[in-house]
Amino acid sequence: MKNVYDPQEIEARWQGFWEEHRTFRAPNPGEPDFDADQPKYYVLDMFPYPSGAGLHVGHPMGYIGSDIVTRKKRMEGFNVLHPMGYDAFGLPAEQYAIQTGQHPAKTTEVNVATYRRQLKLIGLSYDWSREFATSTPDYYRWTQWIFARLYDRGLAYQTEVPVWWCEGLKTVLSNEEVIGGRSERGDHPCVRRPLKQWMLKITAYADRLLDDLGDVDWPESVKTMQREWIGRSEGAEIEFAIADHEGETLKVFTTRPDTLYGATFMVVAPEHPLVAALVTDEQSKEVEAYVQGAAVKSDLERTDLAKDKTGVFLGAYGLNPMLDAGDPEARVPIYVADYVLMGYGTGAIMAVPAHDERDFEYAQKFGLPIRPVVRPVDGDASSEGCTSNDGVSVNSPAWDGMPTEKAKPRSIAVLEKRGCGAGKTTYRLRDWLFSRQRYWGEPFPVLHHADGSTSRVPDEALPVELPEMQDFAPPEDGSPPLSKATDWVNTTHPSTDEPVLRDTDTMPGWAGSCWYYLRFMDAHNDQEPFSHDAVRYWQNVDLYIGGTEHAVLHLLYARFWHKVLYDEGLVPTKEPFQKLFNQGMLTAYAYKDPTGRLVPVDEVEFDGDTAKSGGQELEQVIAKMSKSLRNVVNPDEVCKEYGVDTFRLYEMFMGPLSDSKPWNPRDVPGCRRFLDRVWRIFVDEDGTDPVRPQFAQADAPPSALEGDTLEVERALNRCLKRVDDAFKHFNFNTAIAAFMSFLNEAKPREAITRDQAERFVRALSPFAPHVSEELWSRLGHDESVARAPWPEVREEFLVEDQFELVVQILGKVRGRAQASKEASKDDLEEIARAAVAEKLDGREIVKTIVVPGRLVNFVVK
RNA sequence: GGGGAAGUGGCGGAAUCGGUAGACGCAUCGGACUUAAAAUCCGAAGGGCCGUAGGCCCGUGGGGGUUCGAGUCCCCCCUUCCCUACCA
Repeated sequence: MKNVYDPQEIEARWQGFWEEHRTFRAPNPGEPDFDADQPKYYVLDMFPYPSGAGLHVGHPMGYIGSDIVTRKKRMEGFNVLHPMGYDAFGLPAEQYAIQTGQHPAKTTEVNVATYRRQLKLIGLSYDWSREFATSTPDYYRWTQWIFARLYDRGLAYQTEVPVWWCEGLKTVLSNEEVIGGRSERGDHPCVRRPLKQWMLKITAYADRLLDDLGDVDWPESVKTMQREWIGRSEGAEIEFAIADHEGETLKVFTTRPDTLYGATFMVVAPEHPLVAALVTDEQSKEVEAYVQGAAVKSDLERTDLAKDKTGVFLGAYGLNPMLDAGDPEARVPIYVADYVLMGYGTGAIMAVPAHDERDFEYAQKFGLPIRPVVRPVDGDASSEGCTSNDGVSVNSPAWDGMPTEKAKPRSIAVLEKRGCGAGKTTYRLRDWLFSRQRYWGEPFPVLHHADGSTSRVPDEALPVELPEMQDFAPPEDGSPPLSKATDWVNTTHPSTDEPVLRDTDTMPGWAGSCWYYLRFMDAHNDQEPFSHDAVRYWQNVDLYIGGTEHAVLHLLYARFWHKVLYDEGLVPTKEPFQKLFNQGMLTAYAYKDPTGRLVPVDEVEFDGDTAKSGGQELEQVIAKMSKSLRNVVNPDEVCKEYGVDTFRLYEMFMGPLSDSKPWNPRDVPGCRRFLDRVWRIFVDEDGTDPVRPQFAQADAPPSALEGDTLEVERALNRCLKRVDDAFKHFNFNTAIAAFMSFLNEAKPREAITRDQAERFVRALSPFAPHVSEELWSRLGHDESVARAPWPEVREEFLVEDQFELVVQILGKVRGRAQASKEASKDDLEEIARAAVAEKLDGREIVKTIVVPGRLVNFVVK
């Protein structure tokens, strides 16, 4: 038997073993080896988009963390579902395909193979039998099927909407994919255009998406982001009549109906339908130019930091419904300005410059009157400046003297009575723009009839497969690539044989990830998306691990679909992801020369601790891994040089899973040294026995432990306790530190018994599974350590009878003494006094604080 | 502008409750082994001061406060990172 620690050999062999024995397969209800008494636990990683670059060391951080949890849960007797797949539809594959002429199905396949190889290399204990990619017809058939459910419920509709059109990508993008007027992917400029698009009515679920956040165990920061994204705000809609336009009214939304008397002008968005009707001849030229400008050129400026308010007077006047039409104060000018957005509320506002910062700015710039109608609780209304704080209403006859929280409902009641307004809740959340004019996505299972009506493809005719196309580049006119597949587009209705046209849009990249966690429960079902039995057993995801970048979009979309499926009676739970954990970002070191230039890592020379380049000393800073800095680390190389187990340990040893932290290549060997030491404790590298003789025989029962072996037992239990604790907060760095400490403490090595060694290996196995399997097997076990029981902490060995008593004078440590855990407060004080006797000499003790088991503090004069 | 997270040695980080700051690891230095080196093993080490044993002072971004005692709690400020951006 080869006795030198050889990670390459051990790791390849055990990965082969796991594959051969299907060690990590999770049986489903109905399968022969399914045990209904075993509790379930579902640990899910946010599955990757398989890019051409493969994994870098940042990606597997969360995967390793979840794998450790998974492996421990398995050892604790849970039936653990831990699958992996690929989010394989999307823009980058298609862009790459267009550039290289390769079909995206082909490049996706190649990329998936790379990801699979790398994921397997890391020894992640997925149930690979459940693996799938969202771009295969077997999967997207059911994505289309779920879309059909949304369609049937009226939650999917087509409408002409002004959408972000990206000329560079030749597609529409959702609001979320456009940042500052440029595409998130590729950074191309975008413009707004009216186009017919598929929308999903996520707004119908706004309240439930908001309220049910109370039921999930998620980081507060993510919940907050979702709440703000949904952005529920309560207020009122108020109708303003328009002077000289009989019958025409302008409806506004406000959260401060109590400030209605302070409205001194109104503003409508440039896209507001009434702009054309209200503008006077005199103003028409200027208004037209402004509206044009807002639509075309100002995409950047409108969202830009340039908060300088612009706008144009329409020439028309609104009439404040609370004032007599003849009152000159009732007549308020109406402006068109781009700080009001068509997509929110009614696209029109009443402007109350005394109590709204934005209106105040506008009023200042255009010299409009400012009329305060709220005074601070303890002061007078100031005629200058602006405050949006609550206070007490003034100059508001119908609710004068009322505090803001009372004035709001009161004003709504008054408006309702007069028939010119009503309470109203609006949301920042918009309906979800769900179509893309692209090739590489799920086709919509929808047929267009000659009379302009639509129907959906019957369920039994799914999937609607993507047609094979050679040229899938978007046509110049902006029509979808699928429109070029004329044989595919022109078809007949499966039931009626009527000639119909297929819908030529495809679904956005988010679609496939909306329900993949459900498909994993029953990944190869060809009758339904997932069986009732499977989802009844697996329920939902117990632990979902991924990065914060999905805090809003993916998690909100998936929750939305889940709730629709809940309403369909297809899932038993209201929420898909019970506990969410965000791993931190992996950064890297970068080096700055004295001029502040970042120096690529391969140009840096290390002289001990100081980094240099061309004789200049460099400053070490933390930066993202990037190609340009050449500081991207590939897991393949790390695994090759040090071994997979070392790689896994280092990824976890860097710090808490939730923290962002820098990869330091110089720290990696420390983890390898630890594994070398573990190996040598078990195995005599110069010998030929599988393990050292002391581990080859059975031990005395733990109750008979004494001497050094007893000390080892204590150290082991301290270690196991700290390892258990690490799972509470996912700070596995402390677990690994505990293993290292145990090694430092367990001396002499000969005192370690076989039983202790076995428990150590079992505890180590989720972290360093390959070397643990090898040692476990060398200890004489035929079965994988993956199913061995998790070692329990034996509390009786955590109890220490002695401790080091700290003696303080005025809160500063002035001495130490050994004391018994049993000692009374008086005893401890006595011991402490003796320990610092000469320092207390001549000083008067005013007070003594005794903390049993810890310290004594003398307060002296 | 708004929201969130964080700031501890040369570096990554540790410190359930307010109770020995710096565990564990890296880098560094010293010793053992070796012809030598590597590897390994043992040991030192926050900073400053007092010739030493030992002791004293300072020290968790800065400044105040509460407390016998603060990395931890409260107030003010600074810095970094992430998210968000006229949502009426």
